[in-house]
Amino acid sequence: MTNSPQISEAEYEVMNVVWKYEPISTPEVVDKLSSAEFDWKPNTIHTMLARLVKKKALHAKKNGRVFIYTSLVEKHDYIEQKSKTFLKQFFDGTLNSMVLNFIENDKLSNEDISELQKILSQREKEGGQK
Amino acid sequence: MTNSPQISEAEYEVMNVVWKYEPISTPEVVDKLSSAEFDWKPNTIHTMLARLVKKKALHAKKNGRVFIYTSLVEKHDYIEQKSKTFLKQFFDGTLNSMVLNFIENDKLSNEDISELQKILSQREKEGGQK
DNA sequence: TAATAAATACTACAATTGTAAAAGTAGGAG
DNA sequence: CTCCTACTTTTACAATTGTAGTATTTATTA
Repeated sequence: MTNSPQISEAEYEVMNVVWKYEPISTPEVVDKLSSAEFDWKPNTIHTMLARLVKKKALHAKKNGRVFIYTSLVEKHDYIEQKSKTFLKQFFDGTLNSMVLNFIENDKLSNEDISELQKILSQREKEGGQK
Repeated sequence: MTNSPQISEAEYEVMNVVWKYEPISTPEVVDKLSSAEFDWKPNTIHTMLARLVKKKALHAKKNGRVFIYTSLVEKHDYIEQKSKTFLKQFFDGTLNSMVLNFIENDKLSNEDISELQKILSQREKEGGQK
């Protein structure tokens, strides 16, 4: 029940870089994001890093003259929390409702469906319980 | 490809009332929301209705001295759009990734799983293609 | 050691959102 | 016909977000 802080959409992109490369310095983060599909000025990224630190989503430690960031929330936990919120808002809180909705609205191809069936039966063999 | 306007979380609750009871007047909306789990002042609801009209999520037509609202976006379309955005942000854009993630993290009970399997095989019989 | 370049820190600002108070208006009650 | 009440319209205001500019500090180089 790690209660993650709110992370905005743009901040989430920054988090993704940290999650992938941590520990990582400010210049490196700027670098990764600049070479990625984003088109943010370095200052914009600095602001987001600072906000994430303030929100305690990241930890910053000074090393020489640069900051080194490490994450304080796990990607996994964060996505889980977001998923829960999303499902609650739109699908009665259950993944099954969502799947059903997709099926009913023909949003899944036959391949998607057989893949899903494979995934499900796979897991059945292995066990694991919520 | 109805390109729905942005609707905030609180606004979405108002939309839900309209979707359910439309055509519906301001006082009725206030009434439904007050008797529901929400604790909003009438003025707050008025503000949200006005914003939804400005965003063109609702249409308002004056009838005597009250407004009667009807929706301009379909719930269905809206949820579809939100789902797409959500999946894109967190699960590579596919529902299958999401299901896989839930399975891997043991977020589904055995009942959930067999229900899902039922849903899938059901649809298989009926056909329908994306 | 002094200048420069790179980082950090501080400030800004409009849009959206949640939350509502205050002011204006018109229809129904008396 | 006038007043009150219920609606509508206008205004407010802080927090968050996207987006950055400006100012300050500091390590490195000349």
